[in-house]
Formats: sequence, C-alpha cells, structure tokens
Amino acid sequence: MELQQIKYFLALSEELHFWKTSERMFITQSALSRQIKALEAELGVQLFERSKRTVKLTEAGMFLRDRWHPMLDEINRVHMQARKIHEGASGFIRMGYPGL
Amino acid sequence: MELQQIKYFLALSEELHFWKTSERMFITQSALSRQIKALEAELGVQLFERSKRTVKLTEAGMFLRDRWHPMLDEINRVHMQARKIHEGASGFIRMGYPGL
DNA sequence: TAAAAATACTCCATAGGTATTTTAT
DNA sequence: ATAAAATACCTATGGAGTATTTTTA
Repeated sequence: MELQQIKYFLALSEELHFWKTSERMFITQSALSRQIKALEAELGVQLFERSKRTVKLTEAGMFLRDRWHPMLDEINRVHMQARKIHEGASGFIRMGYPGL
Repeated sequence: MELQQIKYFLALSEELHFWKTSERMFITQSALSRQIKALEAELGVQLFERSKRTVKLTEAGMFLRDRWHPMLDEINRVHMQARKIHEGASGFIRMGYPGL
C-alpha cells in the first residue's frame, strides 16, 4: 500500500469516474484502473462497485475515504512543519558562519 | 514520499545504525542508505546527522519520528477496520444466498 | 586498521503508456 | 453504436543487490 495509490483512490472516490480521474491525476485510465485494482488486492478490501457503466464506493470504500482523507492532509501539514524546522536549523548554522 | 520509506526511517530512528536497521528491514545497508537519502531529498529536510561513525536524528528528524509513528499505527488500525467491514459485507451477501 | 556509511554498477520488478477488448446502455 | 472499464503487451524508471570506496575513531 503506497501513498500514491491512496491519492489515486481519494481522487476516484470524488469523481467516481475512471477517465476523469485519470486526467486529473495525469495518468491514463488504464494505469489508474490497475492501481486501484492492486490496492484492493493488497488491502483485501473491495473499494468500488463497478457495474460497467457506473462506479460507486462500497461501504468499506466510504470508510477508507473518510479516514484517509484527513490523514493525507495531516501528512502534508507535518511535512511543512518539518521543513520549517529544517530551515530554521540550517538558517541558524548559516548565521554562525557569516560570510560563507 | 512513500510509506515504505517512512517505515525505513522509523526503524532507523530507533536503531540509529544503518547495518542493524537494514537487517531488521530485510534489505541491504546500501539500499537503506539510498532510500533514506531519497526521502531526505524529496522532503527537502535532513533527517539524520552522519558523522561517519555515528548516526543521530536532527531536530526535524525527531519531529517527524514523533508524528509519523502514530500515523502509521493509525493506518494499520484503519486497514484492519476496513477489512472487517469488507468481510461483514461479503458475509452478508453470502447469507443472502444460502447454499452457494 | 576496523567499523560503518556512501557510491558505482548492474539487474529486475513494476508503474505507466498504447492499443485493444469487453460490457452495459 | 457508444461510453466506460478492464486487459494484453511493451517500455522505462527506480528499487534492490554486490562489490568497492571513503572516512574517522
């Protein structure tokens, strides 16, 4: 299970349309289809019900959408905070060596 | 940034030793070194200070360790819950077709 | 000089693209 | 007939292994 797959899943869970989602995620419909399938296989959880003309979330899919979405936001927030700490730290080092 | 890299990072943040960590994660020291480097590059954040004989966490590294660790636990918990929902749902379907 | 991390090179697994097939309307 | 998802096939990127180099204690 990789973050990229979760991002694909969240996008598809909003669009509920493989083609539109693949465009939005800058991959092909084919690649998206396979990634979603791989995610479902690895989780052992069916995420969508495809009736060949419509795509909708399963109950487990809705559950994961509701949990994963805020988690990815949190990952981004934490990343940004870590950058600030890093920049603060390296800024401090630079201040210690004026002129370099 | 991928979950596998975060797992490598968390393991290394506990061991503070590339060789021991690589053994524990079932990869080579070389692969671990590159993955940590790739993670640092992608985040734009230095995670460890290597003084060629010792490895220690930077301030940003400590921050990320403290945030990411519970997040990965949460991901696992959510996964397990989703499996239960899936099994419940498919179990229910089976109950609707007794004999199949 | 010994222990530990980084690097150069190689190989392979897999993510992604193109083209095609299948299916429901 | 058309729109949409799945699949077969191919390519290329990058993750991992082996061997080697670099570094400092």
